[in-house]
Amino acid sequence: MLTVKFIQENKVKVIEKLTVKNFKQLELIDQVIELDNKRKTVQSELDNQLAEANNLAKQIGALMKEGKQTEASSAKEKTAKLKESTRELGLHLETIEKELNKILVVIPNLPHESVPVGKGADDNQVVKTGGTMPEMESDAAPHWDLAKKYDLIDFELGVKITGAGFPVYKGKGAKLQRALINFFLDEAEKAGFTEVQPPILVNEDSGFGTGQLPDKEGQMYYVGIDNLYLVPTAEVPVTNIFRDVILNASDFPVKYTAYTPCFRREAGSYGKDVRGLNRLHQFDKVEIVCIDNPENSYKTLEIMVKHVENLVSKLELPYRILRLCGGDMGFTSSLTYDFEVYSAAQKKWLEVSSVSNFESFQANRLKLRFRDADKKTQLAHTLNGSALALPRIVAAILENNQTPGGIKIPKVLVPYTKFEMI
RNA sequence: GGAGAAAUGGCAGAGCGGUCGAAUGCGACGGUCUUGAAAACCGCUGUCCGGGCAACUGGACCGGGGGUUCGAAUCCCUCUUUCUCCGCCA
Repeated sequence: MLTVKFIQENKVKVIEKLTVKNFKQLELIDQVIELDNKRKTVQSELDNQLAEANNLAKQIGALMKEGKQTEASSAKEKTAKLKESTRELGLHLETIEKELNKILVVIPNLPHESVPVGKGADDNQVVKTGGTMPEMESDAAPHWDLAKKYDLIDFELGVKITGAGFPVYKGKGAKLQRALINFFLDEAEKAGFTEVQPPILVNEDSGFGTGQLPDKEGQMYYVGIDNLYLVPTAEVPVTNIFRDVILNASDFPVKYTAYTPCFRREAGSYGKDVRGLNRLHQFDKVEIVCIDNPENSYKTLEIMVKHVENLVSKLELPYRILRLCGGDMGFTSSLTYDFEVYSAAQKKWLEVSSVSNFESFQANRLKLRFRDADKKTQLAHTLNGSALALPRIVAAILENNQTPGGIKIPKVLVPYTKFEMI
């Protein structure tokens, strides 16, 4: 979330930037400022009274030692009154702070200067296109048919075991999953990312830290009996490694990578957009997470984008990179690049990665800070990206590489799959 | 799951209910010495919220929450976590 201080000092800019994100409740900004001013007034009154009470307590102690009982008990009476009023002030302060927090938590992050104005997906900017579009026969099969034909993925079986959106990968289909995960992790390691294996259930504090809570409560699977959430992305457990941490500037850049299954309820989706692997409740993803000095975070974002671009190029998939417009960006992001690969049989672009700089928005929630050159603490910047999410990559590989003789595995994956054709 | 013990600053570790934001040691940082380094010696060393240009100053924080008291790191309740023992177990 944004810091109150920043909102106080940059009110005009905040409102202007929130408009780019199509945020409508701009009156909240004035409410924040007003509540914060009220907070300061109440708190300094409370502090003064506490100071007085502390003083009196000290005096009483001294008087008792000297045996001046009557003077001590008259001081005690004063303290009793103070105690009552500090209790009230304390409660008042708490109410104000809660109210303030409730508002802060629903204000989205401000978009970076380069973010285009726009309402939705159509207003995103294509910043780069790469790879070669495959020449396909008009009767090219979509991946769900190919998956059936070659017995790679059994969607119906998943329905039987769990429900829609939980496919069962079989044989070479399962091996392809494993190959991709290992390929992505190895590439990340080569690029200097440290691999971690985090828990895939997280507590409420972690969900709050990266911004999934309270905003997207309904999109995560929730294990009520233990009050835990299944991770929608490795971003959550990995970034939360650094919750309540003060780093040194020399620790930057922090670069982590993790493979986890991801769980998303995605309530309300239907139709051909969700057919096959296009949208699942459980899927596999390798994530990269960076933490950096605010001075370098946009350079780091570019490096992460390059890394993802390298992956799709090596997989020989036609891709394009989009800069998301204000209206299509996530709640927590300042700047997001989406990667899409072209799926030849479906004849459409599929989103396979999203790389974002959150600036200090998550860090403020996480209390993730670092000591700068002056040894002052300040909020770090957090970034993350998918590198990559598997299902749509699999869809594109199957569709784009289909031949009469089977499906060709991209060269870079052969050492991992140990087979060249499906 | 059952029984017991514990939770203090970056770490280790002290702390008769007032003089404790907290001894001491280590570490880190700054300095003296040195060609350089080590050693030695000196100094400094938490976070957050206010006020002040600043020096400085008020408040809060000793796992979380609540209570007793004029006053709580210290006493009481509760939750969480860790350790030891027992049981179960991939």
